[in-house]
Amino acid sequence: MAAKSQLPRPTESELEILRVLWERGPSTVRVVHESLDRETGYTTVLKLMQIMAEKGLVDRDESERSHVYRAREKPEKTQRQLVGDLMQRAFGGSAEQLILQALSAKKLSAEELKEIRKLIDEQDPR
Amino acid sequence: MAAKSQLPRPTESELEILRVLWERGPSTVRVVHESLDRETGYTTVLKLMQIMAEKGLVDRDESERSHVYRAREKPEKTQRQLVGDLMQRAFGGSAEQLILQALSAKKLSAEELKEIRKLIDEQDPR
DNA sequence: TTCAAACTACGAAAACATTCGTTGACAACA
DNA sequence: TGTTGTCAACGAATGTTTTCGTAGTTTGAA
Repeated sequence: MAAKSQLPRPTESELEILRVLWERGPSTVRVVHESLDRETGYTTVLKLMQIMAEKGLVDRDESERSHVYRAREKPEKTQRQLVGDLMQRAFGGSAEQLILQALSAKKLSAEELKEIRKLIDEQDPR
Repeated sequence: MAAKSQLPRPTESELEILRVLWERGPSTVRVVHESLDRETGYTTVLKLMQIMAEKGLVDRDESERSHVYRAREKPEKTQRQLVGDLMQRAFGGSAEQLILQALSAKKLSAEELKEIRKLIDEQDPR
């Protein structure tokens, strides 16, 4: 049995589409098009989604006249891929440095910081 | 006086070059070319660095025959920009979610986790 | 002085990503 | 049965990024 091959990293536009599919669930091109903030033509979105289907980023259900697309991977997996990729490319693989810059890129509430502490404690239950 | 305009986000290849400049300090094209892992032609690297100079990502000292390039921004600033950008595009602006996926993308040592706890405590000195 | 090596500059090709016009199929309905 | 609206397919144009060949300049060594 072939090893599960890693899907390609989605491009910027593809990620926007994936975010809609994650949020709304399996959707037609029309729905995705209407959900995007960006003002872009319908056929543009259609074309992108066709390409995404070729790449395996989405699955397409053609049983209805309006094809229904759904994201192949869960958001967590793709997000992990993207973060891991940036960690490698911009931080030489250092999660610590990446997190440091994430913390300084955005001011967090005490509540959020508490949540993050919890995440860390889960990793390392002293 | 004009507001300090934000430099464009470096592309993938540009980031590789910036990483060399950050590590080795101001350098000639030759040095950067030799420091890159990638097997790519000398003129390719030259061209990229010329483009980066046009964009303002690097400064160029032409006083010597071999021009010397140096990164315009400190690594921290560019890294913060990149992380902030990904946070927006992939996590809808949630630092918490980004950090969660960063933690799961890479297994960290107890020592590293301790460092991260310290970072968080600095943000929120309970 | 001549030659080779080490450079920059430049243009164009190649590769990748995004955008959209046009066509043709089907379906709803007047 | 037209006519209109909705859809997929497709090709082509445009834009961006990466790659490299070629030409011309400077430098230093023979």
